[in-house]
Amino acid sequence: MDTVFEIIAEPNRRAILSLLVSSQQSVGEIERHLRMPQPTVSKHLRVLREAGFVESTVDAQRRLYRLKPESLQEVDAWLAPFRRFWSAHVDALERHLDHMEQIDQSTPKKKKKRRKK
Amino acid sequence: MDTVFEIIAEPNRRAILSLLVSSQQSVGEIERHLRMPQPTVSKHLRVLREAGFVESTVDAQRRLYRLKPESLQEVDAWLAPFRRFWSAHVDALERHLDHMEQIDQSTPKKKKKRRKK
DNA sequence: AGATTATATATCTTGACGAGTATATGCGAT
DNA sequence: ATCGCATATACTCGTCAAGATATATAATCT
Repeated sequence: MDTVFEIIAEPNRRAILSLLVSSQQSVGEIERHLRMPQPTVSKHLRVLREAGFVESTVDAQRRLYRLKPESLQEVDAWLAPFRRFWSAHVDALERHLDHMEQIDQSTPKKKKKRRKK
Repeated sequence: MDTVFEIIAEPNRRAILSLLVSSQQSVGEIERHLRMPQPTVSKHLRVLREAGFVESTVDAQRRLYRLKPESLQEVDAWLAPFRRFWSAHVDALERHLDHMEQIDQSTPKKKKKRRKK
């Protein structure tokens, strides 16, 4: 788990990050909003914190977590060359965007069926 | 492996994608450029192809692989809210850097007060 | 002090994924 | 048809990460 890409590969962590965009939240608030068990939240928060995605401050017994932009900017930077690439393919792109209006990470989308033995 | 984020979590796959930004490549060319065994290349290409990141055309015994922009655009779209966040918080971010409380175990940059046992 | 709330961590299990190796398939040339 | 090249797939194995459960730490309140 040593790259930012591995960090955001986990759906629960992406959900936490998305939740924190609006405002900082305590662990309990995250737990209730995302309906995941508290140890799960804490574990993911630890990963996010150690990877620099979030930071926390102490408020009595609570910990308030908030976003830190740097790490996600790393992802953004990696995307840059591809943005140049696909701006040359705008037409194909727009067709695709019409096709996937309501895709977000909370709705598990079915891709190819891979057969496991 | 059903989200684009899981696909690009793998370093070799990101390398393949980055290589394909410049131009399309055959499997053998990818194999030589990135110095990875051929089954590895083929396996990752399969994942990328099924996830819609690349497409291939047949050229005699070769397969030429090229980028398809749509899937990476999905990542780009997910980042959008965060871009708004960090452009809105540039100065607030600097304040936080001075404020740096008790964030441990990530990057020790300055002195921090420690109240652990 | 004990009780309650809030969060962190430890341990275990399970499943998935990537590496490596071997083998199969496909195509062109001789 | 056979050889050789290019690519795909099958299989085994090790590793690692996520979930669940239990417990620990810390702060607040009575």
